[in-house]
Amino acid sequence: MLVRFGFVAMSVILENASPSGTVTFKTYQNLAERDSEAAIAKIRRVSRVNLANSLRLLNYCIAENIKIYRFSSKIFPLATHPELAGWDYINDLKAQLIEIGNFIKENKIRVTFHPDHFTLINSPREEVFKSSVTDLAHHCRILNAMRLDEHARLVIHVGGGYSDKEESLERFIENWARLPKGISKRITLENDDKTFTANDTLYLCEKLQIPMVLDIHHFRCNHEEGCVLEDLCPRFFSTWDKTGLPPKIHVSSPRSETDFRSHNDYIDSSELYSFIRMVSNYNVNLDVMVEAKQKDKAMFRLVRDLSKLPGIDLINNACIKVV
DNA sequence: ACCTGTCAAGTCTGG
DNA sequence: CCAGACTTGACAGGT
Repeated sequence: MLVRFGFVAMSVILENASPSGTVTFKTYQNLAERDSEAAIAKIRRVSRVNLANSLRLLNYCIAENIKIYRFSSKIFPLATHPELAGWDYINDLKAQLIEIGNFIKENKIRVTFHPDHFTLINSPREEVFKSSVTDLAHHCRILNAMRLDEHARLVIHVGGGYSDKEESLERFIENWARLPKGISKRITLENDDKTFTANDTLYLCEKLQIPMVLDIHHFRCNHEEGCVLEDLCPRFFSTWDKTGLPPKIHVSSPRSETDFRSHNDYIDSSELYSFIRMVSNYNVNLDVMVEAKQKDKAMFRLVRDLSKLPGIDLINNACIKVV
């Protein structure tokens, strides 16, 4: 079994390479009051830098044997803001997007986006659902412009509980049917740490044929009494059967006992180690997204720590083999 | 050079 | 019922 590792959006090692430069709405408005051209120009400039840095990060990934990467969702500042509806950011920066897409394809990098927690497919409020679709479409449009097929995915959560979990799960199913096919084919669903457990998420994934991203820290924070990971794994794996992609998990470690849900700087390898040992007889490969404050540095350390444990061979900086 | 408050977005909680 | 927490990196504006 091969286990590959990746990190989220930014590097703490590569300097001055943020892919998330921002222009706040307030800044935009202040500029636009005097000169609307200059305001758009600023957003365009920041977007260009964010794309250039994203490509730098991808180059760095390849230099370090990293094949898994999550893009920043903030590449295009204010892209989905109603005030900027007229800006065709995709066409504007097409050449850069194609260049990035080519690099990803040449180097077979598995890329994702993780639209943030304002994207809620199961919201009972129609305007929230609509803006969620806009946001999902925005992320898909970027991947389409990079000419990437549906191996490039979006990771989202089920959504809010709205004081009735069962009803909210069913509303997810209703609203799922309203998503354009071009969007739904890219989506993967992740269990969350407060409301929808891995079991809930699997219910939707199996019913709607959505690949599931298993977050093992979220599982620890939020699971049904008596529910063990071991029992869920075969179901989790089979959600990936038809995708041609290895199953994907997220790992993180709690900040502290009292602040359990927050991410720590680094990852404690022991939880992942037992998970890997547990699934090593399933004859699957695994892709692991490291979610830690120390980003790529935490990822390298985790791989190094794991490689010292029994039954683990180090392949390179970002890949181990379980024997 | 460094520190602090603020930022597009939604939901949940605690007062 | 409403204000603040949640979470996050980056920036604006202050010292």
